[in-house]
Amino acid sequence: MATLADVARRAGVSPATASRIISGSTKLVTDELRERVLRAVDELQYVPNAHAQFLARAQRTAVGVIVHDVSDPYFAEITRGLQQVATANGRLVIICNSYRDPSRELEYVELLRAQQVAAIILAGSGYHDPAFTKALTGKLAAYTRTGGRVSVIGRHELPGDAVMPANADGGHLAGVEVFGGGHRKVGVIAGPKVLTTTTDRLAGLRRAAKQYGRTLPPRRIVFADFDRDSGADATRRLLDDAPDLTAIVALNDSMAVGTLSVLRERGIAVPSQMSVVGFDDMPIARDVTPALTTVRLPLTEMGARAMTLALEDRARTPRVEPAAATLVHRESSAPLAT
Amino acid sequence: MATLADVARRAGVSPATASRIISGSTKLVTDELRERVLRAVDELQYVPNAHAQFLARAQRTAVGVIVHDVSDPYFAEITRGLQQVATANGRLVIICNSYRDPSRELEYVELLRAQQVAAIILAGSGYHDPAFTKALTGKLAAYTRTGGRVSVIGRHELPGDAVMPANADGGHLAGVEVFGGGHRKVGVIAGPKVLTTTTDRLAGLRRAAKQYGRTLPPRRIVFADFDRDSGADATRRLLDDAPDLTAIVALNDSMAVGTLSVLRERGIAVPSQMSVVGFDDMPIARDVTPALTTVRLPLTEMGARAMTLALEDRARTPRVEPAAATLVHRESSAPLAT
DNA sequence: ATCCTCCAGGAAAACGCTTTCCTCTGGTGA
DNA sequence: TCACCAGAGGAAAGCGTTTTCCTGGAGGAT
Repeated sequence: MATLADVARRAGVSPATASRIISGSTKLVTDELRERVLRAVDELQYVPNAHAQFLARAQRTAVGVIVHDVSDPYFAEITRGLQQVATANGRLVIICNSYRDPSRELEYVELLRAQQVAAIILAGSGYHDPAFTKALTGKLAAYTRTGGRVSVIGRHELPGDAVMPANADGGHLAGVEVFGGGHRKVGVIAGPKVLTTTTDRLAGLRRAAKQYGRTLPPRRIVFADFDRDSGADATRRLLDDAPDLTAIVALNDSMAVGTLSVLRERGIAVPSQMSVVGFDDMPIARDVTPALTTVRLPLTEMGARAMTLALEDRARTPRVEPAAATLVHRESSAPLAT
Repeated sequence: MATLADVARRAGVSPATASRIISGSTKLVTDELRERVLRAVDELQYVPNAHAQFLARAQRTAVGVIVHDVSDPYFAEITRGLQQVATANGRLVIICNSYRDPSRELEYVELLRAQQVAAIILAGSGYHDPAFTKALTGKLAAYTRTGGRVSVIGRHELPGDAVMPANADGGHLAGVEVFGGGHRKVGVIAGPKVLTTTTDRLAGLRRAAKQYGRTLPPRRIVFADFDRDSGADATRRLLDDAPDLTAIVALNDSMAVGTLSVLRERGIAVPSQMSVVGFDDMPIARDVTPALTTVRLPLTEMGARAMTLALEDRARTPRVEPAAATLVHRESSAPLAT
């Protein structure tokens, strides 16, 4: 690998001059030397060592992002928003997938600190796990203390600037759609119990039930892993235990898709025999049949706002920006036929 | 930010000793010093500067991957395979999205070289663009010359080790499905003309047509961007120009989904009035209605094999590993009713 | 002709770590 | 008692850049 010294030698100049020409310093250099150096760069196919550059400059320009899984459309959308703002500000983004493993999340905070990123953004659900939360908060505090910026998306357990999706309100909207439509026996396909996203959405759903004089008994709630196949399994269990349901709310769209596939396989018509409501409004929602009624979150915008918060100067007090949920009515849900 | 020197000072040892304890050298150190250093690390919340470590060690452990867009399921699957093998070998993976912009691809090769990665993997379609191909080949050659490893997925324009999806064979399989089913008027939703993936798949399709004594006239081929919405637009144009079609082959599943949505919107029944065949077998394929008949590529495995090639020692001659295509028959296609 | 100013270019320190090589101590064997 | 050896710990030399500070020469002003 050619180094700056090689280039300088070949061009017959000092490394200092070569560096100035290559990385565009403000210092003036004669055209003749400039040309000699650029020729040497070209001939040697020289590319500066990024790590050495990093060490020598005192900059701190990259931004780290920790998500559960980028290939999940939910996070893909958020990431798109994050990237847009980052790129507009000339920042490089390092993306880390925790695959919903808290310990891996802890490791990635260390890794990003080691990479000297200017900011760390955590996206995705929080965990009901005081020990872990404490450990994570500690690591983030240490980072913040040395000038690092932190912002989070949808994780109210953590301190710092935050963008908060209205998960409870969204749950309420889904609840209004089914209970308001006259459904009494409503099943729920929930996400993992330890995630705050699950409990928040569930809370909103419960509020709607109460408002319509209904309840959400435990036997009509099954917990799955927020993905299609576990959603399908959960749906089978739910239908076996409570065959008299007339509506199912899945707490994300992936699981709702699994629900639809099970209903199709059992010959249960949607929405005439069973209403189905999802959550997130992922792109697939409009392509399944029947198209999915779902609660929409402005994912891309949430990502953009979280990045903006992270790049702005630190405010005196942590800022919290809400992100509203809206119901997108499609064909998978209908009022209860009387 | 605390440095190694800070830790050493606080523990009352030399930086050398601190380094040995922290990064687990083989050299022996007394328990007492070890404990003092670890305590200091904890108190200062010290994390080693990764760039400095990189510079000091002569290692070369990270691997770079350039894809069109990770949030596209096609690349998400490939990336999963790449990651599996990389993680199993203790390698960090840096992922770069070119968003199908050749110049960005060039930039990323430089970036990855600057990051001193041990290998660069390019995944996705090649371009019919001699000038660009030459530039890219040149950059990769410079990298290879300094000990870098390169492997590609589905890019026969580039030299080096490669995993080659059977795009032409896959196109042929799709063709056999429709022409072999008796269809005569077959429309094609193709990808961008400049991509070799498009031309390869199209070539296979043509071969099948010829084999069954049919042709694929230009007016029955429309070009789109390999995404759902452009696929839908293309389908509308195709149907308007050639209303007598009985089958449509889309050269990837995203576009096939767009095709299905247009057919639904126009009240054309699938497969009784129109057969639809996709390509790639993305997860959505089984969740649309009717479930999509499609050509399957072993994406995850392709990723895993490309990473394996990249991590193995360089062979004397470039190795090319084929990846076979198979037809997955579902409900969106049927023989022509006579 | 002399002095000063200005500026292009180079020497060298610094960034934060790893690792080689060296020193010094304490223990062992004759 | 002396010589030797082993092993723990430290000094210092890098790794490849950037950047500060300095040098020397050209040109202008007096």
